[in-house]
Amino acid sequence: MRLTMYTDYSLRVLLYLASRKGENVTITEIADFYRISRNHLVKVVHNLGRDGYILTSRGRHGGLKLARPAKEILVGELVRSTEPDLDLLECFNPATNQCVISNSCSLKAVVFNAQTAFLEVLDQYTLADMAKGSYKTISSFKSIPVVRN
Amino acid sequence: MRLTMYTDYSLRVLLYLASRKGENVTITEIADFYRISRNHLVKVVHNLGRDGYILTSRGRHGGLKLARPAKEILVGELVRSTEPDLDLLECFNPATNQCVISNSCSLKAVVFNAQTAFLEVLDQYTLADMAKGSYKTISSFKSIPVVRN
DNA sequence: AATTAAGATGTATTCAGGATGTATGTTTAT
DNA sequence: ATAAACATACATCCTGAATACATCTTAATT
Repeated sequence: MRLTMYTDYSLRVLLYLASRKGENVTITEIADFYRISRNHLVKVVHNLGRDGYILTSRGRHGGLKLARPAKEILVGELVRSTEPDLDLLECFNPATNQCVISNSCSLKAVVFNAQTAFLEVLDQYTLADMAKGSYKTISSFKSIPVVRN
Repeated sequence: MRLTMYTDYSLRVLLYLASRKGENVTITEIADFYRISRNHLVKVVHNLGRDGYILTSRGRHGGLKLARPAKEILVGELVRSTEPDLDLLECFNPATNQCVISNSCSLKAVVFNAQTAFLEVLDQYTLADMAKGSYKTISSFKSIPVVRN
């Protein structure tokens, strides 16, 4: 269970842009800063542009900037749009599911609930939150409800 | 972001055993039932035995059975023990982390909180729950707290 | 004792997908 | 024109999951 480097880099690009509000920043600058592959970042940036997170401009003095205010971008939203495969179990995808008991299996719903909880925690933080503060690690979510039929 | 087939199969084996309380069941029977690779299941079963979830017996009339009551086995506990890599982000593993900002980066804590929420939801269901009932999918966990410093 | 049915274990192979690189476009300020 | 930037399409490498195969050990049956 991992997020791809793609998602990781996407978040880092947005974090970097958030910390340099409004300024045009080049891919090279970001790649140098994080010491990661520029070639990889090129694609990350391309997709961030396509998905409306950043504005890109070509040519001299071109670069990237956030397309929306950092406080309006939710971490969960970004993860949902960049992570290529959120099918935690085979049975999540009806097109490829082979499990013979998936119709009557309650595991699917349980894992799906867990995934929902995961994303909803991420939805409670904005890019602006990330860019400024640090957060405590909380060890317990006792208030998460278990819903039985 | 996926769980491995390993974890998926592990859960299915335990579910199957739970539904046949006490009986000795062979790997072949389970593989045939789910129509999955027997060879793969062999290793899954081996690890489940090593980790104390099942009792295995060799020889004629050998097979598997649950080592503990189904109602004492938490789904989250199993996922934690079978999923080989729970490092959602590169920076989760200090040994391999390369991210230059991980010291001051709050993203790590946020994603970790989300993962904790994920596992804690799974911890609220036992194998016995799975084996009998079906559960509703819940779409909102508004009560998950955001903890700020 | 021999046989057979089961799991135990180690090794090998296949394959998909993530991570990365290369090359060539296209745009725009100077 | 030229240089500096992103756009885009392929190509390649590599890890690890998924699976197969072969051989061993154990234990019940005959």
